Amino acid sequence: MSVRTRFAPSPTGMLHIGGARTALFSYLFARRHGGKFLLRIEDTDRERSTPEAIRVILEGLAWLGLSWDEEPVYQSRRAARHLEIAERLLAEGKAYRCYCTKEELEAMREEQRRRGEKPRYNGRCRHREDHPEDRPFVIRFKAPLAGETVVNDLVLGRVSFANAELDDLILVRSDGTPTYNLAVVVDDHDMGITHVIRGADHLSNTPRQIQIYEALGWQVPAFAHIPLILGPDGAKMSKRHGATAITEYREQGYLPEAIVNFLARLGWSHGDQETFTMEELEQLFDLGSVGKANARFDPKKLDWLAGWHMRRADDARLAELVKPFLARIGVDEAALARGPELVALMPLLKERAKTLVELAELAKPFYRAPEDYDEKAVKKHLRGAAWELLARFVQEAEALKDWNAEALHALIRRICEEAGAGMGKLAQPIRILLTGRAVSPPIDATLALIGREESLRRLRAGMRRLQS
RNA sequence: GCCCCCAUCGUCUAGCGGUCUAGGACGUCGCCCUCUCACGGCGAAAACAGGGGUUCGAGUCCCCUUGGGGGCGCCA
Repeated sequence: MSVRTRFAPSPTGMLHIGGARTALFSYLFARRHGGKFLLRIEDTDRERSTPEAIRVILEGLAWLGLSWDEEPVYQSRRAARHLEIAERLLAEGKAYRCYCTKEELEAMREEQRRRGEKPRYNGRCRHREDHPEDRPFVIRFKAPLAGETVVNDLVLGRVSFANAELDDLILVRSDGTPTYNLAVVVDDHDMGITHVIRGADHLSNTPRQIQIYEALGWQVPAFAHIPLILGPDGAKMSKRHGATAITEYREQGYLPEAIVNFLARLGWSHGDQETFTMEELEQLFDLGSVGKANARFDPKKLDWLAGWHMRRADDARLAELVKPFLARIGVDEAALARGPELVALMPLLKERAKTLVELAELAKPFYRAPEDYDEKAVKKHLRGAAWELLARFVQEAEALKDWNAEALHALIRRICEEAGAGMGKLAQPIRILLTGRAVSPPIDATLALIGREESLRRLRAGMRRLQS
């Protein structure tokens, strides 16, 4: 039987970093085995589900490159089928009507907690014979009372639960709507899901779901519960830890392949290999190499991976991707048209950037003259002999035959040698006047790309402004 | 409180009884390269949570303790 996995987010918020990884693992497992990766939107929480959240989740998955097969299934549209199954269970005596009120249940739980027990339904209505017509009821699953239910987890191994620990869970609410545990089982079955890959926070639901499968006589899928992602401090990921939504990383200019690589290595490993492309992951991923322990989110490692993928990214693609980020900082299409080809800058800049935001910052000086100058840099480099060297440079550069990196490099070197100074004595002043900062690609390349006219104009303007 | 899961450098991890004087990567700290920043190269510090077993032999198997995490809804 061919593999079918699914990602089943509830659209009550954003696509969380943890959800993204669950989706990634499900996707990779399906691809690796030549199977299908499906989507199911669990939008049965009538109040909290929003179309906006659905859009954001689908967009996030697409951005990461997690393409799904077949049309997404909307759980809310399948209520009739869920209810049909509940009725079947009822008819077969595997479920029953429970007339207990929420207040009664709360009191029951309170009492159990007080006695140090695990709060759970005590089965009061289990053997009830009467069916009061006028009272609201829920449908409960008649769970086995003795024995144990075993989960043979692909990541965790054998996990067993005493059936006595599991109570009769609600399948259908008093308002007639199906609950999660019923819906997942029915949907996973109907969708032909062979492998349920989800966060370890679902582990305790699993024995109950297995019991439902068994009551229905359905094939139980394989389960794989993957460890959770914790914040850098070991606590549950929250806004306090910075970005938790996948969209925030896109906003910050991270390349999707960097996020994918990072997420994949959080919990999964392949020997000593750290860097992976999506193609490699689709070849190599397996559940057996997924660790059991929770992992902490390490932003430093993400940044390193981001730089690694940036350096290897295609120049033309980067040039396109960086445009919106340039626009944000005042470099529009018109400005781009006046400067060098964006794509020509990429080999120089991508070496120095981890994100598209940084890439845009680095590109900006090639299209706009500095508005101000880094104060510390000015104090450090623009003093004493710098002005004389600059003056000589401007003078000679004006007459330079070929305005290219090689010629400029030779000129700067000559001037410095003649003055008995290191190249930095001239390169840094030029850099600051050209870009406003002490950091840029090699000075000869920077000058060459900015061009003779604009370079000289900036140098003169800077000298006028700062040489007091 | 009860149930379940987990436990190797600060972090992600390799390790699937002997090849471990515990390997890699990020980060950190040196040094080199160098016109700046990066990249790159070299090197260093840094871990098997604790205690019992099993075994000729335990990071690797079992138990306990401790610590972390998850769950205990008419949420998903």
